[in-house]
Amino acid sequence: MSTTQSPRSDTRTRIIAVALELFSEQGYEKTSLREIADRLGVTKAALYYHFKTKDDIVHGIVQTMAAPIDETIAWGEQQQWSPEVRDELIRRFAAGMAERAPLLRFFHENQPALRESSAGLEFKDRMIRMIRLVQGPDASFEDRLRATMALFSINSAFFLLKNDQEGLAQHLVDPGNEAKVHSVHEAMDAALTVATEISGLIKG
Amino acid sequence: MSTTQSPRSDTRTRIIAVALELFSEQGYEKTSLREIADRLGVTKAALYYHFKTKDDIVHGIVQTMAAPIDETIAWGEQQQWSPEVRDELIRRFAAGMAERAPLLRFFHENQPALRESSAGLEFKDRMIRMIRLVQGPDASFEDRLRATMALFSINSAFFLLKNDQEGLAQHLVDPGNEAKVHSVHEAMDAALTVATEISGLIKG
DNA sequence: GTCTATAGGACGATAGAC
DNA sequence: GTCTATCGTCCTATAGAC
Repeated sequence: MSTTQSPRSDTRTRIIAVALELFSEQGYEKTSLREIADRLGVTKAALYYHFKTKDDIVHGIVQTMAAPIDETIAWGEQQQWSPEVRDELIRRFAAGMAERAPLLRFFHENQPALRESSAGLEFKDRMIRMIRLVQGPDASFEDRLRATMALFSINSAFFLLKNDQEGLAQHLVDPGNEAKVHSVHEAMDAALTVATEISGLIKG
Repeated sequence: MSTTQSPRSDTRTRIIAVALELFSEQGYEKTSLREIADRLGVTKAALYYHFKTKDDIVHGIVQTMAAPIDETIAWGEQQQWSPEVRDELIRRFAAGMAERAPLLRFFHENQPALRESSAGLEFKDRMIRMIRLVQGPDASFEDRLRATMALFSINSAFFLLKNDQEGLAQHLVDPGNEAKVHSVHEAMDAALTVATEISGLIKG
């Protein structure tokens, strides 16, 4: 961030932040524009000044949040594939995602709402390109699946973390002595370990 | 199936089938009761004779579809954990899921809608128990993540299959020579291979 | 750039006849 | 067991004043 980004407006930025939070928590459909507006202390009509439709807010979220993934993809598409490049792709993806867990969660949990939206399709394209970069050329179906799981494990680590933090499913019998993790940093370290292991199975 | 199950009624069964299909395709929120009723050639009010609420339909779906998972969990909870038991759990889970891909897809894509519903919580409990059985006792956070990814890979294989069948993302440049797969059987074989590999990383 | 006011429609759910 | 009819609520989105 060497240049000062000029946010199109402060309110616009705040709308995106609040919308992402609420969409992630409760889902796209269950979050009404009234709720977003109330949280910001404005009215619904004000939202419509900044965004043409509800779906357009999603588009704004993707545009502002997905930039690091694009950079990783652009980098990867210039490399000759090798196991080292593959591991570096995973490392960069994980690093970019660490601060962007809400975006991942939002996409993970709102697939139906996003399937028809252009923003959703764009994001899906990004993920498919990332998977292709990781799997390498002439990949078998198994290798495609391994690449998918390697990237997904980044994502899943944050869900496990979140469950641990919320103390979810504490009512279940036999929790055993399983290790919980309590910081984003710990979760990301573990995620990177497992993701690299799984991607190491490619072309095995 | 040695005994003849008496379906509570044929219409009830048909409602569940259609609802599962539509919920999986378009999501829970975007599927209206009118749409389900129309597809069946009945009215909304008829649905309310069989199910108290829209959410109750989800409950019906889970009850009828999740039985094989319960059997696997019950079996697993009686075993002393070992790598062999772990692999057998994955094998049984995959076998049960092969015909039940729509259910997995439904849960994968409707997390927000299901978070507060009792049916959704019940299903989540099932998955947590499966993960705990696979990860074994005294699991590290990494092992928990590995177990999660092993089970998820079954699920993801069906998504890849579905994308291949739909010819999705064909517009993306550089499809390469990646291998596509065209039958559920092939996808399940691959899924089992990868899931076993990943679970083999546990306690590595 | 934000407001009030409201159009206009879809939805889940219920009442009561048959 | 299925119907018609409707209630009450909530929604996205727009028009127009300030």
